Amino acid sequence: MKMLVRNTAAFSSYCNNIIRGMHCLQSSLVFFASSFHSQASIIRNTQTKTMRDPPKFSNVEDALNLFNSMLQMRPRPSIVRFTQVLTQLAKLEHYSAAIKLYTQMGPSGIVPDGYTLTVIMNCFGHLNQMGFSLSLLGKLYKCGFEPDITTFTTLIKGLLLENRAAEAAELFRKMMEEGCKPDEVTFGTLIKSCCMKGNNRAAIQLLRKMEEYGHCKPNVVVYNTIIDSLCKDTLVHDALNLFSEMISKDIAPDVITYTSLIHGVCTIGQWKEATRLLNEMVSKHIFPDVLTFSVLVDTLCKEGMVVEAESVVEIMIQRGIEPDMVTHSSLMDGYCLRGEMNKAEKVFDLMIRNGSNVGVYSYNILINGYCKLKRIEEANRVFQGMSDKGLVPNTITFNSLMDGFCKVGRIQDAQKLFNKMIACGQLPSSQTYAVVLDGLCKNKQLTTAIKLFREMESRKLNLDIVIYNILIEGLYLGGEIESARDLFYGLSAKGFQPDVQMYTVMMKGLCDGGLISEAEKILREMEDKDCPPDGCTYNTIIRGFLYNKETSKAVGLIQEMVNKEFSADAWTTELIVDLLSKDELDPALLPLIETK
DNA sequence: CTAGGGTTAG
Repeated sequence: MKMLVRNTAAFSSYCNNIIRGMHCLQSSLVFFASSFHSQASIIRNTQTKTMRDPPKFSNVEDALNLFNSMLQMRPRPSIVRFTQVLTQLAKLEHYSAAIKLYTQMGPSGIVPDGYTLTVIMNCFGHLNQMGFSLSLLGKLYKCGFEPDITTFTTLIKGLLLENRAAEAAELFRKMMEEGCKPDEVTFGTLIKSCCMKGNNRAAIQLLRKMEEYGHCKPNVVVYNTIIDSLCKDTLVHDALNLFSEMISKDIAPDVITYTSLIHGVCTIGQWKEATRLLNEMVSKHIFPDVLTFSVLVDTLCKEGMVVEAESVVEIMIQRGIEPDMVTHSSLMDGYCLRGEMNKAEKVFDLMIRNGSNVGVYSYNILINGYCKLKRIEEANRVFQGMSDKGLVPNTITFNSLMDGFCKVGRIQDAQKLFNKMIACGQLPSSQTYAVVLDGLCKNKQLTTAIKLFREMESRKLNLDIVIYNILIEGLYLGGEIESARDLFYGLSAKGFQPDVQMYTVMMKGLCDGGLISEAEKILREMEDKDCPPDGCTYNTIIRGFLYNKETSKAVGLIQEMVNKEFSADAWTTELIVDLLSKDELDPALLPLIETK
């Protein structure tokens, strides 16, 4: 018992350290609030010079109105003005609207130039409609223009976005043939594409290529792209190395570099490092902006520190940085995670009252919040509210809601939603199938689950390892040990390599079925297959052995687990303490389960 | 006047 108390004490001290670290991060934010007040005036100064610049608008309607009034003007404004409107629309990501206006230009007698065509190619690219984009290249030639490096880069980006790497390479070759040399942006585009595919190595290789190529040098954007990608893959250490590298090469980091790094260190819980980076950026007169602050708000919220997050929002307002939809959505999610749905709703109402964009994202957070609390009726109410607002629920909306219905055992309602989702034209993702399959398995509808699985197989859907994990767990749950084993052993023939989770599910199932030696065999197989067991695996198999009275084997594994610096979780510890109290276990075991 | 980098939900 004493050990348990000590465990708890160690855990609590660990938590306190985290919270202290977070407070440290937050208090240095309070410090920023009082020390830097110059930024708002800087922003205002940069905005005054733009009299002849393209008119700015923040919504499609304004753009359409402006465009139409330009059509009425006599004489007509130059093509440059029209292109500027299209550019703005593209920047606001209203690609379809830009394309629509473009199609109105011809009939109105406005002749697009090479710039116009490039903007529209970019729009088609973002909409994954490269067919149209490439046909505009034909039109560009026909009109007597020459594609330049921007045109080529735009097209290459679009092709890569559609995973048409071979054609992108072909175009690159053609570009070189025509004497167009890739520049920083071209490299940046290629590097970004590598990062999006999760290939950081290739991205870094391209960075090195860029250095030896000599025509252009790596700049802050390419470094930012790779640093951010590394951070997202929690390779924060590598990211920080690249960061040092760019500084040693006199490439000045900017607010984006720091935001990525701060996000990276926050996701691995290094609050002190986050604080250090924040201090460092401010000392270089690089000030956190709305995205940086949103990262901090989100981090605090995910740690359950919503009150502190609220005060960060106060700080940003004081500094003249308006929290946006993302900031507020993070806050809402923070309240949801704590089950404080009233407060989440309050933020939501505030957003609506302030007239800020309340989007599908915000609704999804609220729906997910209610679903996780199994308050499915309220989730449904929010869901209904979406269509009243004219918002179209997306795949994530449906997945959350279906999962919610499954979790309260209303599998039929989940299936109805699945049909509705298809009817609404929303494509089910692999996660959608995972939700439904899991719901069926957990609700003891194994036959239907298997039917769905067969359907997925026959429809040649991309079955990922997660689906197999769910089904194997479901088969064990339904007592179909043989089928679970068959499925598992047949996986490699299907080209799947089991992951840690699947091995763990297998061991749990085998132990539950009393197949101890097979579970042990699979544990050893993990090492050979280069998929080493994690803490969860050890805890699972140790509990399995203990339940099966395989005490000596369990003890051996506890020793092995501790040697690998994993520790017993609460459940395993409880079981061990229970067995000790019944004198079914050697007390010599105790020091092993004590956390360091 | 055209192209590239950072934040939120399942």
